[in-house]
This record gives sequence, structure tokens and C-alpha cells, in this order.
Amino acid sequence: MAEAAQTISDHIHSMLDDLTRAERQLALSVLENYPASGLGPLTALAKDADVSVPTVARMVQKLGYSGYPDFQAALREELRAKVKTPIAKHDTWAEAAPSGHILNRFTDAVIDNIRLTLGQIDPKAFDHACELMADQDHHLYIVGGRITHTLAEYLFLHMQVIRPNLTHVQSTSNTWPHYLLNAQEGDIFVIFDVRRYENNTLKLAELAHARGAKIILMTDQWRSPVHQLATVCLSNRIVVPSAWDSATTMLLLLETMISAIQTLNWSPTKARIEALEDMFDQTKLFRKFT
Amino acid sequence: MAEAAQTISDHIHSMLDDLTRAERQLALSVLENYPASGLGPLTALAKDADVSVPTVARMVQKLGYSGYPDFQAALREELRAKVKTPIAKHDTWAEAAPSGHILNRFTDAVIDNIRLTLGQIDPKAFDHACELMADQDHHLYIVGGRITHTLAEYLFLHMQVIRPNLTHVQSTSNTWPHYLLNAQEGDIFVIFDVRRYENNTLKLAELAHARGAKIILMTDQWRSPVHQLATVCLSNRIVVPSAWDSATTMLLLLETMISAIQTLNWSPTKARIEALEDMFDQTKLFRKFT
DNA sequence: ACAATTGTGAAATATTTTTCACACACGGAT
DNA sequence: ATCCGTGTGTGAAAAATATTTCACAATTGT
Repeated sequence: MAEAAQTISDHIHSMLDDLTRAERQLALSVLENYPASGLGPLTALAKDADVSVPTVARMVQKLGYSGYPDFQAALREELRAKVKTPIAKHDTWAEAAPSGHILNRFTDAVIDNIRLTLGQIDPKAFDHACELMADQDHHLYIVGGRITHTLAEYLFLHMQVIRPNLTHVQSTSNTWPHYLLNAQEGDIFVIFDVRRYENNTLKLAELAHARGAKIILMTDQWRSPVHQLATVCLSNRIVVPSAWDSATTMLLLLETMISAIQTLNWSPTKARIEALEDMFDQTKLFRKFT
Repeated sequence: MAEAAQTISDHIHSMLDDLTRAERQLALSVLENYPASGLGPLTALAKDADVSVPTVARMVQKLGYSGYPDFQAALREELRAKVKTPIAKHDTWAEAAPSGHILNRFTDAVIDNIRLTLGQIDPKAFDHACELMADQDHHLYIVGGRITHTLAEYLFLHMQVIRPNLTHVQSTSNTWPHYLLNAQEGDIFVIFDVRRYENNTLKLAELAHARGAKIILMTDQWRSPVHQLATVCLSNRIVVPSAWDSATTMLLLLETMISAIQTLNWSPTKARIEALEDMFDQTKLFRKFT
């Protein structure tokens, strides 16, 4: 096992002077395309660097590792850590709280979820989903489940301002079959389904699909069975240090979609927003200032 | 050997549908910290993903590789190629999308909001709010406005599992005065109010305060006028590149609170969760797997 | 109840790593 | 020129690990 503070490539660099000719040649070859070459078999590395097999074995021990596998494990660990730190890991978020405080632990987990979720999203699929949802010619159904209906409603509230011709359906309610009566070919269903996946939601999706509707699915990393029927499937990381799952990542994605959709058809949206503001002014529901 | 045009992680993604449950679990684990985990020994990967050794062997073959070593070689090759590309900047969230894409712009803004919000939070105030909400001896009222009622409901849904003796009130509904009839000294009101601040919410807060109730306020950085009456005031950054404000930061804070509260009185919460699960099992509302 | 999936335990293979002993090359010193 | 010590490669064997594959039992969804 080697030290901690520095990276392995730094360590090799600093050891270069203590190495013999063949060993240095080998070390430079390792650094040449780091870290990939060090992760292959020892023999391959030896051939790559044009040195003998024992030279490799001798060098890794000279570097302080117990053996080649130990060296590889260190490289893997470094790679793992490196990929995980794109921007924010070591920050404590609530500086006034100790790093073990739930505020910091939870936020860490959520940022991680965001990073993993965004990293795996296909922008093409995302854009396509936005386009479908922006299309006013087809009715838009928004379907939520037991927990997710709050997200569904959040989406509904905003889409309502952006465009007409949409419905909010709760799959846990027993009234949803009525909505399906009107569903037509080409209509869009945005369906929320995270674990534990709901039977009602699946049935609803099947009926919608049978009627020729297109399905946009918001689900978790394990993906609801609905995904087999979906035109676009957006999966989110939801695991946090809690007895429940986190909806934050999904809300972020949702808000991003709303923002993208509003940009897609901005002029009608703008008009609708202004009309809404007018109505608010007249009803005095809100305060103008402070 | 696999194809060329796409990355291995893309390939795994596209194959997800053809994989079985355990294989998918494994595949997701590989993607989790890609590519480091795939470069270690097969047994380590299996243990990491919580699947059996044969499952790993079966999956890599299903993915089209002649065996695990072949799979590893492909990963190494990809890593080698990736590092060689000078354009390895990691400041984008959705790597597949250009940095100007709304996915990256929006996420940047939200992460910024989170950082600023958490940086300004007083952990003492946070902890105090959690203690108040965990106290079952006093009734808990959760109050949301036009947009925030979705957040309020999210909180309500979870608090309902954690403790009895709580009510969800919508300030935009005309029925809320009825709820206040029962409010007593020492009761807790969690009130959501972001711009534009709602008159109804303020009136409700005033009445509650007059009756000796304690108010926990979730608001934005400009702080709803309710904050003058509040025992604890948690303010959130909400500005994003959109015509609307973002609720993501507030949801994060909310989920963190739920997690903290559930820890505060874990044993009753645990019992209630188990009872709930039992009921779910009996009603067959949910699917057990896949 | 049936079919598909998965884990278990283990054996058989295959590969990799480690370690030898020994020969050889090389540079510097006698 | 010869000798010596260091470093290095060769070839191979031994040891350690890894991989592959079985048969079978358990589980689970249909």
C-alpha cells in the first residue's frame, strides 16, 4: 500500500530518480497512457514497455506496493475517486454544520444523484420528450402515482400556463378509466412511476399504448415496467440516506423540461403568462410587494 | 469483441432491456462508477453488485464479449482512447449534451442555489424546526399556497407515515378557516410561501400566531412577510433560467428535514412503516418486483 | 403448477503473478 | 585486457488467483 496525499502518477514521478534504466523505461510507459496500461495484465505491460516480466514485478515492489494486484487496486481506486469528483464532493454544504450533519450528508447524496442522472441522460431523448410535450395539437395527459402525483401536479400546474389541452390524471384514483375514453392516437402521456411500481399505472399505460398514444416515462434507475411501452424513458437516481426515496433529482429534471418547453413555444406562453398575471391582479390573490 | 461506433456504457444502456433482473442490477452497478468497477476482478464486481459470480459471466457474454477478460480489455481500450482526447473537461453535467444545453445551464443554476441556500442555513434553526415537527403532542398543520401546495403535500404524505395528528391545509382553498377552529396554543404550522406571496397565507399565519401556534416558514430569499411571525424561517434560493422559480432547493431541504425527523423518532416511525407495508401487501396496489 | 431466473457450491480450466537460477551485457576499476 | 558488480533478460516452475462452467435448489412471476 502506498501513501495517500498524492496521486499515483505523482508518486511514480517522484520515484523516477531511484529507478534503474529498465524500470524508468517501464515507469514512463505506464505514465504514457495513464492509467489504462497499468490496469491490464502484467505481461502485457511488460511487452508494452519492452522490459521483462521480472522488471515489472520488481518495480511495483520498489514503488511500495505488495505486488502487482495491489498496484492495480490503487490505480482503480484513484480512477474511481477521480471520476466521482467533477465539481463538488469535498465541500461541506452547510458550513455551519459538521460534515456528519444530515444537512451535509443528505445534500451530498442528492448532488451525487444529480450527477449520475444527468451523466446518463440522452439529450436527444430529452429534447424529443420536450418537443412532444410542447405540441399543442395532441392532448397531453399527466399521470402520477401515490407519491409522484405531487410531481405530476407540479408539472401540470406549469404546463397549464404554457399550453391548453391537457389533463392531470391520478392513477390511484378510480376515475382514471374515464379519462382514457377520450384518448386518441398521437396523444401524449407523461407517466410518473417509481418503486414501488403501481399496478394501476401499468394498466393505464397499457391502455394508453393500445390506443396509439405516446408515452414519456419518468422513472427511477431500476425503471418501471412501463418503460417497455414508452417512447422516451428518463430514469433518475433516487437513493438517499432516508427510509424513503428522493424526488429532488426528478423535480430538477422536470423543471428543466418545463424551461425547455417554454422556450420551444415562447410567444404563446408569454401571452398566457401575461393573461394570468392580469387575472391575479384583478382577484387580489397575491401581494404586489413584500 | 463488441462493436465500435458507440461507447461501452452506451452499449450497456441499449442492452438494458434484454437483460434480466440480476443482470440489470449488475449492469447498473457497472455504470455506477464507470469504468473503475469493471476493471477489477470478476468476483469483486459480483460482490459489489450483489449478484452471483455466474451472473457476471453470463452477462458479459450476453453483451457480446467472449468472456470477462475480453470485456475488461474493451474497457481499457476505451479508457485509453478517452484520456488521449485533450478535450476532457468535466464541467458539464450531461456529458452528452453541449455545455450550452438547457440541461447543463439549468443544473448549474440549481446547484448554485443549493450551495447558497445550504451555506446560509443555521443548523440550530434547522434542528429546532425538526424537533418541533417531530413532537407528536402538538398538532401539525402543513400549509401550502398555489404552487407550493405540491411541496406541502409531499411533506404531508411523508409526515403522515412518521406521526399521527397532522393536517394538510391549502391556503388557496376557502375551507381553511375551519381548520383553524381547532388550532391550539403550541400547535405547529409549517407554512410555505414564496413569491408572489399570497394574502390568504399571511392572514392564516396571523390567525395561527394569534392563537399561540408556532410557525415554521419555508420561503425564498426575499422572505415572505410571514417571517415576522415565524419561530423558524428557512429561506431558499429559487432563481433559475426560466420564467418560473425553482422548487428543487426547497424540496431538497424538505427531504432532509423528513430524514432528520424520521431519525428523531425512529422506533414509532419504523412500526408505522411496517404496518403500511403490510397494508400495501394486502391490497396488492403495488408490484413486488420489476 | 410451470417456466424462467438466480444463487450456491464446487470442480475444472485458464491465466497471472511471483520467484528462481542462470546467463549475458555493460561500465568502470584494476 | 581482465575482472567485478550491477542490472537485465530468459525460461521455467510454482503458487496464487481468476475465470468458466456444472448441476441443482430456491425463488418468483405468470
